[in-house]
Order: sequence, then C-alpha cells, then structure tokens
Amino acid sequence: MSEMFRHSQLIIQQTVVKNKMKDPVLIIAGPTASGKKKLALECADRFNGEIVSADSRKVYRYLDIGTAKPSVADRERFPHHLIDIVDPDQPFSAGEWVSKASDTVRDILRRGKLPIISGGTGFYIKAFQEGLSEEMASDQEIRAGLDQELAESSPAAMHDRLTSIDPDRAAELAVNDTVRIIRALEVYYSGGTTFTEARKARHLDGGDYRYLTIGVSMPREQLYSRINERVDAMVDAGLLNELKAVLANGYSRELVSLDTVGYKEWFPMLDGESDFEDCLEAVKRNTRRYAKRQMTWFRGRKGIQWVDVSEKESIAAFFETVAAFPGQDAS
RNA sequence: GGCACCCUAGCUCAGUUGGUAGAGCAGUGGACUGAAAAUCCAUGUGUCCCCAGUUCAAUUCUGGGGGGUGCCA
Repeated sequence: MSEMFRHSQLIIQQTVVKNKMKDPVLIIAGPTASGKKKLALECADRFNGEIVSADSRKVYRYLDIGTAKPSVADRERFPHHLIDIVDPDQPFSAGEWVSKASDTVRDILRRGKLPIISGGTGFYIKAFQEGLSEEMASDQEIRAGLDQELAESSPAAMHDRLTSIDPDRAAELAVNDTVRIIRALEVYYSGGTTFTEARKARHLDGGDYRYLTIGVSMPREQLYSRINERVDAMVDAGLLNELKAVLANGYSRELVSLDTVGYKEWFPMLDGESDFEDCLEAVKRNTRRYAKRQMTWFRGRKGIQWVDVSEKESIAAFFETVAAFPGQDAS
C-alpha cells in the first residue's frame, strides 16, 4: 500500500516536471461571429504569436467572403496558417487537419512564438488535443459505394447492416444518422476491424502541450444580431458573385465545400425556385443555428475559460490570463 | 357611414356539436472519434382581443366595445 503511494507520488512529481517543460498553446474557440478573430489578432500582437485557423471551411480556396476569412491586411500583418490549403473539390478531413496543425504548431514553437489556435470547428480542436484513432482513416471510394447503396435502399437497411457487423456502434447511432452509420461501415470495409475496435487503437493527436483554452461568448441576442448584420455585409461584399464564380469554375454544388452555410442556401434562387429575400433569411437562420450548435459543443467541453466580450472587465481579465500563461514557461 | 369576414403559441393558421386547445415554421436543450458550417436526437401553458349576459361550466352561444381586412358608399 505504501509502496503504491510512493509510486504514485513519483508519477505526480514526474508529471509536474514534464508539465513545466511542455510548450504552451493558446486556443481561442467560440461560435461564429463572436469575435474570435479580433482577440486572436490582438493576442498575436501582444504575445508574439501566430494564428492557426481551426475551421473546416476556411481551408478551401476561393470561399473567402462566405467563410469570413481574415482580411489580406491582417494576414500580411500576422502569419495565419491552414487557410486556403485545398481546392474546393479536394476531400479534406479532421485527421488531415490534425496532422497539418501538428506540424504547424511545432514549427511556430521552434521559431520561439506562441501558437494561437483560433476557430469554430470544435471537432478539429478536440481531435488535436485528444486525438483520433489511427486505424480509421477515411476511404473516399468505399464511402461513395456506401452512399450509393444507401440511395438504393434505406437508412434502416444500412443501420441493420451495421447492427450485424458492429452492434455496439449501431446501438449508439440513431437510424437516421446516415453519415455516422456509413462512416462506421466505411471503417469496417476499409480496414477489416469494426468501428468499435478501431476506436480503441492508438491515437493521432496534435502533440503534448500545455493548453490555455478560451471560449468567446456574448449574450445570445447580441450574437444573433451580429450574425444578421454580418450576413448582410457579406452579401454587400459580393457573396453571390463569389458563389457564381466558384460554380462557373466547374465546382459542383454537391461538394462538401459548398455544403456550407452562406452558399448552399442560394441554390433554390439560382434555380428560380425561390427569391432573394427568402434565401437571405435562410442564410441568417442557418448561421444562427450553426452558432447554437457550436455553443452546445463548447459548453460541453471541460477546461474552457470563458470571456464575455460584451463586458470590458471580462476582456481585461482575458488578457491578464493570457499574459500569465506563457510566462509560466520560464519558471 | 353601411355590409361581410376575421382576431387562438414569436409567425401562419387549425380546432373545440359549450367540459380552458394543436399543427407547420421560428425558438430552445442535447449528442458528436477523418463529411463536423456536416449529421442526428429531443422539446409546444398560451390573458383562445376586452367587458357583460346565458349556463353547473364559455375560447366556443348572445349582446356591447376595441382592432384588422375586403366590398359598397
């Protein structure tokens, strides 16, 4: 018993030493339009940082206005990473983001700067910090085949099939959650192990760092009116022309990159089945819903320190917290 | 001014042959292991415009008032 105690004491000591040596990574997360960008830029300025975008849509080239990418001026002033890294018709994944972000963060640290991961794709950030199973890489061909089978049968049929292959995973999934059902089948057909088994495998993550995770928030009503205003501003800035140009360059509406709030809502108008006002309203509504889902995600995550950007004191406290964070490194 | 119709959930409306009510949309909560701005799950109490009358009982019937829409002047 006492030996076990001594042993665990040793582990704690080792952990402390290890923690002291760990490099710091600042994470700024939060719903769309909450003002992450502004805080990230200010942190880059004050704490000698570089920004790593954690955003599943800003990775695509040509989708600039609708994804609210940072301005050219801001990007020239401070390095921004993982923006414009693939064409709209190239498949992209959380795993790819994690490995690129991992390299990027290591590189920023090597240059003696503070990595600032800023973005609204909670899944990417979680995958970076906690990892993804290595044996579950995606297989586009198998997935396409399964999509085809789904189209020819039904969600229930696919769910039944998963039940016979991997009953545990099937039990976790709603019959209509076809994206995840197909994903679980894809893992099985491409690697031979079930999703449940593969999930236990070794993990691919961003690296072993000391994190300061900041959640950006503001009162719901305020966020919603900011969203509405921002959508209007995007339209004024030429959102429709951007979409039309992307389509004119041959990128299909079916692409994941265009299955994006701010773009997909205009298709009915382009087909003459809906009018401008209705589509505009749909963009606003879907952006609000997206923000709500993001809030649900981040609310459920442990270890987030929240800043209410509608309160000056809260913002001041935020900068104090960040200022104290990299400083611990030297001790 | 006259006639007709309407007033029920944030919005559009259904309904109760009198026993205090329900859809769609919006909203809200939740889940999330390589499509994640995706995908999925759950969730409907509101002076039934106001006042009075009839009635054991009125959102429902009657009368009056208020508001709206249309037509005629």
